[in-house]
Amino acid sequence: MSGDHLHNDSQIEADFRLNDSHKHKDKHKDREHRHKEHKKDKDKDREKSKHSNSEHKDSEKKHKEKEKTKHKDGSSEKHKDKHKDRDKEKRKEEKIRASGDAKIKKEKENGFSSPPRIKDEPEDDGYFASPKEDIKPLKRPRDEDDADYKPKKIKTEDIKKEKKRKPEEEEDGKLKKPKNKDKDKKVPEPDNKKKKPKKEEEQKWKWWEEERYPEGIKWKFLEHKGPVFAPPYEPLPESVKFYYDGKVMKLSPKAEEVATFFAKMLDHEYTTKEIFRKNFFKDWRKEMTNEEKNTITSLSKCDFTHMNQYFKAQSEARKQMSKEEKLKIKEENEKLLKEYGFCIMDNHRERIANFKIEPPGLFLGRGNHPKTGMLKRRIMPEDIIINCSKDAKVPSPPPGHKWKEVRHDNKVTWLVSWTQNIQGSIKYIMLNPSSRIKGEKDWQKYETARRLKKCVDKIRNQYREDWKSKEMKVRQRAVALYFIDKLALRAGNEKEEGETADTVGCCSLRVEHINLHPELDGQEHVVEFDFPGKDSIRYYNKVPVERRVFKNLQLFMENKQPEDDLFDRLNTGILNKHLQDLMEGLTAKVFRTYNASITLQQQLKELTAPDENIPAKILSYNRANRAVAILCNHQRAPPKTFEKSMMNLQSKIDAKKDQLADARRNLKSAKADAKVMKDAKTKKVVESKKKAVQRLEEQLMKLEVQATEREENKQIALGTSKLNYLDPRITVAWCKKWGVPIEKIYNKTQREKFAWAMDMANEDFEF
DNA sequence: CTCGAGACTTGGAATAATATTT
DNA sequence: AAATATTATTCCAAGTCTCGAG
Repeated sequence: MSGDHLHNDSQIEADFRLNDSHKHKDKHKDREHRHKEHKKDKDKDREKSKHSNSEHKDSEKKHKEKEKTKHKDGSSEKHKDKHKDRDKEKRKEEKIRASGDAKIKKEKENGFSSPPRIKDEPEDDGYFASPKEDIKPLKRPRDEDDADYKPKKIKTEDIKKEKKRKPEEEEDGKLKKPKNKDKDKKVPEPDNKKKKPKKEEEQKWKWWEEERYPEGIKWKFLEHKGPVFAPPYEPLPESVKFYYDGKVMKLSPKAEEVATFFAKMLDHEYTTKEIFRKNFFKDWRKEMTNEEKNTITSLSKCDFTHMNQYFKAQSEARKQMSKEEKLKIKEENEKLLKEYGFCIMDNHRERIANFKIEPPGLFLGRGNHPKTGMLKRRIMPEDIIINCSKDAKVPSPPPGHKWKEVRHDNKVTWLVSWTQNIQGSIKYIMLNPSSRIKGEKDWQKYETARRLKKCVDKIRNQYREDWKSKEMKVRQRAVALYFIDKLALRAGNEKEEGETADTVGCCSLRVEHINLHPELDGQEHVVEFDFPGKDSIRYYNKVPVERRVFKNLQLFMENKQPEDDLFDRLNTGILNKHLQDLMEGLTAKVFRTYNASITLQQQLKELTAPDENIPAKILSYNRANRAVAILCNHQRAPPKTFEKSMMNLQSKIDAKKDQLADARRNLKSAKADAKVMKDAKTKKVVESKKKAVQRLEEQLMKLEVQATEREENKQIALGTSKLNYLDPRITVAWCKKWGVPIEKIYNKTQREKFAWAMDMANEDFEF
């Protein structure tokens, strides 16, 4: 396959990514409910009228009905259910709508439509070595000889002295120089800094300049205070009543506690859902006394409204608290944080992400989850596994209790774990993203993505070849990989049926999730995707694909039922194994990271106008960010107050415009005066009027930018990509290059998380 | 292989804190 | 100073991927 070909292709991709997919979301509003019908009734036109937002609910119901009937004829019981489920996803899908075409056009004008070129960089100048990844054993552990150091000391000074990783050393992992770099002993200093490492120093710790541990070892010393448990249940005051079948009923403490979970959410949509109610009621009954069980037999006869009002009043009261009271609470929280919110890991005091144990409550599964509404029981010390180093002080369990287990496993990063009762999954307490242990991993993730950049062309050629393979498995693998690469789809592990909502990713796509259009809207070989992805967020997209892909899809779909797997010979294990062979450390999700980051870099290059001012630059950045969010399908529900706040902003803009007009008039008359008078004083007046006009212009422009931005962001969530997919060094480099203060892009938390990137990237960093 | 347990990343919503307006 | 709007932080569900046993 020629390079040419490749290039063309990537143009197509780009178009699609940056415009089309977005467009879809909008169009999709008109169509979203239709797709299921397609199958029934394929050419049932597409000119169906638009649903306005408010109509949505209704149409949703209708569709649910249709769905049911549709499945009566044909699919199995099991699937009928599934489909129903999927239909309910529409709640989520409603998110995807509106926000008109204006947005798109704008983006186009701004160059969104131009293709992200897949450049074949000779080499990325890698400023820094990738963290471990490519070279496990070569790197020397932090110090073999300090294995026995006394843990408690907190190193400060000497840490800083450690030599930087040198650039040369970086690029090529394999050749990396052997161990022995640290002459400076890492042996802890005497006790000096023991208990309280100086804040500033601690914050400045540059772990990225230190050696990493060998593969597998996560730390040598770990000490912490254990978790903070949820406060015990406080029974309701006597005055708060629960009614059953119209009559007051006093609940036993246990039953009452569970009842309050439900009562608190009365306004929430959850409590109207069938499964939620069913699951809740079943679990609630388990907590009841026998008498209660006998009496309370129907949830619909339960009246929680009084309880609900009580809680509302409580939260109202909390808001109304005096300053002192609020301050007191704040101080208490800080104290708790100080005591439990940090651990000591290898000489450094590090922030813990979630030191509080999840309180009991109702399980709020997303999409339509078969277990939603079930009771998440209270976690007790006896459920808790503590992990710390052997030589650390083991945290003490609350009086009268003991831990389930204390272990000393330095192959893992967690401090505390317990098993959650809903799906039996394990929950963990781990460190904050600003910690070394998370940061290193994050850095490594981006380095893997950068390595992919170097061989992505090869891989693309490879999968193109594989489309022609004689082996079905290979073809499926190649087509799936094409989707993952081109559309940034998730891998799509298989899930246990009945345990979770029915959602899919690439490998788990079913025939019913795509529609093939030999020709659509003037384009050839269009694949229409429509499926519930992670968190039951709808993925809807129409993509022109290469002919061979199209033919392959037709082949894969032959003789299959809608509910059959599209890639029946493939799963994520097979795919990832193959990827591993193509490049060490390569897995499906690396493509998402890679495509996200490379898109940001390209978009920034295209959208940033050198002579624009800072707000305009920031707008460009956000647009680039948004392109990525669209690619990754990161959507959000439009904020509840969206319309209102938009109007407010508009009126501000109008007001500003008036002001500006006034100022301009003033300026004009001042100028006129100056012409006549010609004295210094009037000239001065002119100057000051000019300034005023300028200032107002700037303010106006700022507001307008804000408005544009908000509109464009209506249902797009930027956070996830910013936090998890975009190599922060790209952003840092961009900020440095254009003199945009990093604070404009990253807030405090983000700056902490990306401290490594801020320190190491300069303006010519290339992803 | 396949399967399940385990560990860790990714995800949007809820909630709290802060800024801005009235 | 209260009310409201906006932003930051917390929360915890839901993914990905690895590993070890059969």
